[in-house]
Amino acid sequence: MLRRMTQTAHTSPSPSPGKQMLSEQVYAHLRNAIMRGDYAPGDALKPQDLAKEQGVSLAVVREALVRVVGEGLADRLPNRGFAVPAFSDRRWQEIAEARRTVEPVVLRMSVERGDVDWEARVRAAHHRLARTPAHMPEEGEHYSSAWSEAHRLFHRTLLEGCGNPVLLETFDRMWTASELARRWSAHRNPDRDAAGEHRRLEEAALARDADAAAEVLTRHLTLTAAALQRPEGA
Amino acid sequence: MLRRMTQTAHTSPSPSPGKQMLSEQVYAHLRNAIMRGDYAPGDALKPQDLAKEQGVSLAVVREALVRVVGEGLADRLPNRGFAVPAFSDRRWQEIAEARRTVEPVVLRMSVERGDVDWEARVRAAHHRLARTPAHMPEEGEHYSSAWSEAHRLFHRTLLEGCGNPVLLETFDRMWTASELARRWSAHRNPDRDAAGEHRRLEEAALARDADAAAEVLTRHLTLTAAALQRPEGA
DNA sequence: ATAACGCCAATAGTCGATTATTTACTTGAT
DNA sequence: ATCAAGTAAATAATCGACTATTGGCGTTAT
Repeated sequence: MLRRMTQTAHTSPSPSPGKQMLSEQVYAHLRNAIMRGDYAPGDALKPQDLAKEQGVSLAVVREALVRVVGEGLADRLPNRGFAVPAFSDRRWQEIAEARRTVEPVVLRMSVERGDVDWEARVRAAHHRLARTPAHMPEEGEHYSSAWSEAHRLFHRTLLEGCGNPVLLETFDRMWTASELARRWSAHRNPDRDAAGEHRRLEEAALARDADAAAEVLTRHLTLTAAALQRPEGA
Repeated sequence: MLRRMTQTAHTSPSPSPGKQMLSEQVYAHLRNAIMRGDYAPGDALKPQDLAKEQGVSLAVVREALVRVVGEGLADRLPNRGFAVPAFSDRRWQEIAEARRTVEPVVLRMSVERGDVDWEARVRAAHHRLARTPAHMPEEGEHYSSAWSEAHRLFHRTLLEGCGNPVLLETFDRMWTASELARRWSAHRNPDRDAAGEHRRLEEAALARDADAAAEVLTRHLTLTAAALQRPEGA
């Protein structure tokens, strides 16, 4: 009998439901829910309820919550549990400024170092972004999740030429914070020509014009920040 | 019966053992232990043992470990537990490069924006750094913890003028990673005039010479990276 | 009406057991 | 003897119930 199946024998031909750790799944679920805007800012994230909803124990939920807090996607109030963070306009501007400060520099590095594979990926990412509809009728006033992901991937790919995982991780964190904040202060600006900006970004990058690329990105980020800023003060 | 002790009555004459959350203490302890180099890179961080050592339950230890992993101070291998990360030379260089990329830009911003209070804090931080001995006979070949902290605070204070918490948080993360990596690849370079570099940094900052400050910082970081890089390749 | 008292709900932390993997180790066939 | 299937011990992950604290809130005397 040659039943050689020292490892994954799994009668699982279908979507292996239990592959990774449970906490991982719960974490991912929670993360998505928050990013998707399922909760209102300030909402309490009760371990009890979440555990029941997901059919897992408290320990698992707590682990997921702790990770989420570490990522800045939730606040933790000592002895008062977890909650969805309430982003202020000020907070949003800080994040936007941080992006304006860091991303152009990384983009410059990326344009100078990126290889042919990188160029190809940039083209691919831009193509996908350009072909993805930004809004879906069913998804309310927000951007479609498909477009959001394509958008993120385009921006990330642009920077990936830098080849430095630490910088990319920094980008990831800022992007996440940025998207979360955007969710709650989104005043859509119709005058915005996002597609055009992205196209110019791709062009400058592929033309290996680091200065132009950085310049365009800075403007892009500035416009984004301005568009989302509350019309005026008090 | 007037047992009024709505709040901290504490018969605690001694070091109030329980003030904040337990997990917080355990987290801090673990963090320090790793940063201090109590464990060798690659060492397993067994929840069981840690729980026993600290006299707390598994749940608390796990929470602390998860947070530590989130900060990059430990690795998590699925089903194989937690472990102290083993930094490679490559990893170290990536961190160093990220710092060279981000910090000078932030410093420039800081120098342009910092107010008088910031100037005062920079002076104070530099003074403390300059007066703190870098090495303590008892603390082996490593820098004294007092100096390390003064060093961190000096660099951080320099950047605090930017007034952007997001950027400062980025600095914090990179600094932490940097220090951890340094711990394991530290070849002390005797030729290094760290004190002088710090002095020039302070001077440029207080002179409000953003270009010079950024320049000096870049050189400072480059030298640090070079000093810690393994002498040569294979 | 104000302030202290005390109840209530929810979170933080503790225990001990159960399941699932990993890793180490033993044993059997070639 | 060598390699590998097979078994056993070890550890991680998860669970569910229980205890201890904490902050909020309503109630009651002054």
